[in-house]
Amino acid sequence: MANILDVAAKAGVSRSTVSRVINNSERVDAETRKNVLQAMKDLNYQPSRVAQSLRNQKTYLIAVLVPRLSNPFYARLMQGIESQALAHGYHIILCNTGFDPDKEFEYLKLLEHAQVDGIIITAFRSSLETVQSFKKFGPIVLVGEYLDNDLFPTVTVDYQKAAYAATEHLLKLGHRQIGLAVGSLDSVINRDREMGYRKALADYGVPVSEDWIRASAVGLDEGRQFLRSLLSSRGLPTAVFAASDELAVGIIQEAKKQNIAVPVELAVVGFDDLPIASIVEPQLTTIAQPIEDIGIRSMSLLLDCLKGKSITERRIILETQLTIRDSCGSRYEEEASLVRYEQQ
Amino acid sequence: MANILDVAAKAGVSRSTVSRVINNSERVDAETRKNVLQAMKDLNYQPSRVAQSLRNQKTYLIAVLVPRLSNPFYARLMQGIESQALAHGYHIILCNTGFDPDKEFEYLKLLEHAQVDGIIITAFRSSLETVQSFKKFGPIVLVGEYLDNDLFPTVTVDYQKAAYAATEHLLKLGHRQIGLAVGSLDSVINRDREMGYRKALADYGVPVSEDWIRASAVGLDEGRQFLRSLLSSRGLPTAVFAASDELAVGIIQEAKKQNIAVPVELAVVGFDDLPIASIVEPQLTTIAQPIEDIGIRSMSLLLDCLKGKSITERRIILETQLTIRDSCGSRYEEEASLVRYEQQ
DNA sequence: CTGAAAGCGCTTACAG
DNA sequence: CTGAAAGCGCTTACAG
Repeated sequence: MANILDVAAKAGVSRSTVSRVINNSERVDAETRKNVLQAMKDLNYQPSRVAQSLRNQKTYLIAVLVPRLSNPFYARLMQGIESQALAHGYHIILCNTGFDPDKEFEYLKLLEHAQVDGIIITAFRSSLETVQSFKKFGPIVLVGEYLDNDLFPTVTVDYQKAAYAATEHLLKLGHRQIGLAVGSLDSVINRDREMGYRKALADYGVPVSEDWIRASAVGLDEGRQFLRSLLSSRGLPTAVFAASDELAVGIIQEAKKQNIAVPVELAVVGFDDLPIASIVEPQLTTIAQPIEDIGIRSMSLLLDCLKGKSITERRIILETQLTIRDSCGSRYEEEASLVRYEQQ
Repeated sequence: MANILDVAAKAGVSRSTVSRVINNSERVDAETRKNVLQAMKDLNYQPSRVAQSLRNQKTYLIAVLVPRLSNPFYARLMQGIESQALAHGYHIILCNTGFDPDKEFEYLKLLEHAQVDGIIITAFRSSLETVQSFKKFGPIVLVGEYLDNDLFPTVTVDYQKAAYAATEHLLKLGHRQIGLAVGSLDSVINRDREMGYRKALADYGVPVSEDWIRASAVGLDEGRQFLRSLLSSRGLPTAVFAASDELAVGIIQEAKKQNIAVPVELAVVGFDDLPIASIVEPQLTTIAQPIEDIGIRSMSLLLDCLKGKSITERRIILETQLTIRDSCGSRYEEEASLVRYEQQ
């Protein structure tokens, strides 16, 4: 492979000049530049990224930590992140953590030892202190998992508001017994969903029943377990808000198995609007997140940090949308129950 | 960040010696080694990967080309690949090509310009010549998309055999009118599936009806289109073999919309055994591929190439499994129809 | 067993 | 506008 000296020789200049045209910086004579460019083309020369990395102390690499790529939410997020990185000459190192703090730590060390220029964290189980201790080594952007006091630039949605909307949807349909299946309350994004849920109930004057609230992981299996667990304790509410589509689908699957009719006996609202939401039967009413856009924006934010731009907006909040399908009853029933509610 | 000279100073030796203990090579005095190790620990020293890369002409980076990460098949494949890479000190650069030959070319150039040590390609639309022209820059492993004459080390499954098994399953259930929804026939893995399908029909003395065969992309939408297309031409067969679960689910969704009962009026077999296969209703009978294992094996194969091991097995073929669920009728019906068939 | 020196392929102040 | 030189942080023949 040709190197900078080969190009210099071919163009009859010094490596300094070649370097200048590579970085199209400073004043280089137009004629000289043309010659160098030609030589580069002739030799199919491309500057060595590795050498540039060593010299510039930049790798043009970004580590992206995801808990589980097989979760379609993270896969799509990655797509957004990757497309934006590519558009700006960066590449993505895939870091699948499996929610394992040790792995997270390993990957964070990529930043410490300058193997990447920055990190995007889409979920973490490590302590906040651990993550913070890496801030000094380079920019870290958080997705979803924002922290209360703007410690990191963050792209997220308003989980509380979204959860409120989901719960309110059920309330407006006349439901007064509403369960909550939510992810680990170690994480703000889940505590926020819980708050939105509680706030909606409070606003509608409906008492919260702690027996119908469960925090767990957010996969299909946990959805099934959720339903079984309710069944074996105080019995079922008439509706449930699940904090992920996978959770919601698990609940629906288990309901079918137990011969509980959805939505008639049990209404279900999900969260994310993944493809499975429109595959499951009945199709899932859910909160749509702008997943790819979240990815794109988080990468943009990181790029800004890398460029040393002053970040005016440290927390970017994107809009969600309640997407109504069939898992909470038909539009007609909704109106009917609204009437019932207003007549009370 | 501490560098090798800092460690050398602290341990009272030269950088050469430090380097030797880093690479735990050659004879270093036990006492000296201990001191150096201690100094490294004290300074939280870790050798610079970038500097090592430049010096060793190795990046410890692997590019993995996937067409579309949001397809759960590729997401899970990636997980397998990533876990194996991590276990061997390599990192993965995510290359989402969107089936775009230009992007594929861009990513292949990572190898040419030594930004990665090797490449795993899980699907490509570029010409074979294009891909081949990059072989001289470093090892390339193919997943699934094997080529006839062992041009690249490959990990795959026997698509023909699997398609034969799927089709035979339908034949044994008594079906004699069987459609085929398959991916682009530009790719061997799809031509193989088609061959398996034809072979099964031939072996059972059933004539092939070209009207019931369609090649397209393999997403949900194409599944829906497939059914509509059949409906608007010669009418429906009694069964269809779809070359991906997404295709199969699309077919089932469209069938529901058109009030065609699955499996009674139309039996469907899928391919991959993704999570959606057990979410759709009726649950999908499908061919299970050992996805994560394919990922792991392909990375191992690449690692072997990198180590200069002579590859004895250039094409690794993993087993698939027909997984029977509800989209082709019950076990009982299967036996009944078997009897019918044998009595003919 | 250990060290001095060269070199991997760049960039950039410094001089001219 | 252009070049010589130093240096990014390593590894490895070569000497001793």
